[in-house]
Amino acid sequence: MSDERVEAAMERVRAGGGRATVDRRAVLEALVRTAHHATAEEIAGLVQAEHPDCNLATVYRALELFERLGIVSHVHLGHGPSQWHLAELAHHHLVCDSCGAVVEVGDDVFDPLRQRILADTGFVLDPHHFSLSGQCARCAAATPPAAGQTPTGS
Amino acid sequence: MSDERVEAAMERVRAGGGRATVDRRAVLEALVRTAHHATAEEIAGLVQAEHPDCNLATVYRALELFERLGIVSHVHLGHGPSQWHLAELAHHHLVCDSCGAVVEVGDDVFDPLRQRILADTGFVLDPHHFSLSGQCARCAAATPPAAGQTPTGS
DNA sequence: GTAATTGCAAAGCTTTTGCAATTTA
DNA sequence: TAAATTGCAAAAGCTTTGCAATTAC
Repeated sequence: MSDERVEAAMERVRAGGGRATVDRRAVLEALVRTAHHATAEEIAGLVQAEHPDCNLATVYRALELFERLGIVSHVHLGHGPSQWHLAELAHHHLVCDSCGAVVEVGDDVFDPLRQRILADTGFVLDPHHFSLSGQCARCAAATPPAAGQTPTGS
Repeated sequence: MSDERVEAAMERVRAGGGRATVDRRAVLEALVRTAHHATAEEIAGLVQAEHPDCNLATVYRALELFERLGIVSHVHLGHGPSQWHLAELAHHHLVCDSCGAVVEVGDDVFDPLRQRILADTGFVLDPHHFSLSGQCARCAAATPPAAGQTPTGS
């Protein structure tokens, strides 16, 4: 069940003066097992399967700590709760305004935009924190050229 | 104080079976005067300067209606409340993770990304709904190459 | 032993909603 | 007048926080 990444992370927690607790380890293990993004509530559910009395507040506190240490990150995919994932698993999300579908794209797709924005404004883009909106191929095909759909994920 | 855009919008409200009320007109006028984005609470403040008993819930309901009609839109700039603006004033926001500064960029900056994503995935990008994160020129210069700042707007 | 962490319950903040009273067309 | 809109107050959804009890080191 354990993982060298979990051990390394706990080591970083200790190095920062924190303690390697059962709950913290379990939160990280849940994220490793998931291998994708999950909400705090989903993570709590996974953790509670093995540690029934781990509290949701504890999960939030653990995630906040791990984020400070650069071990996990959160993203906003739409209007719901934040999604959490291991920092090393960062990627970009395209969320369809019409059906809510999530398309994942690699980091390199952003290179031209990154360079253009850096040149124009000096801003160093690292746009993992929010998703990009639009319409997925399916919905774009279904919707005539005009605007005025019934957004789902907006 | 009034504006032809406001009249046109009220006409669209009526055309949709809705009523052109004092409050709705005032919400739109506030947005026209602001000429930028504002939170629902800020808009309510502006409206209440002239109509002291216009309720915040009414502002939310008016904004929701206008958004359905394509007259206004909202954006998420960070973790705070949504920002509302006239749809015609859409632009993109780069929000600095370190200091919270907001840099605005035009739509055309996205063209290469848009084309690339369309070609790769068929997804039609219209990324106005969320801001892009990163570091502004100032903070990027201040921060050595490494990671691990003290995020403000994340 | 002592400082860090946790559980619980309560509160915070933004947004939505039910319903009776009011207003628009 | 009839249907739409509003104010108010309450609730919903996500996240944070205070504090006493517990746990890691």
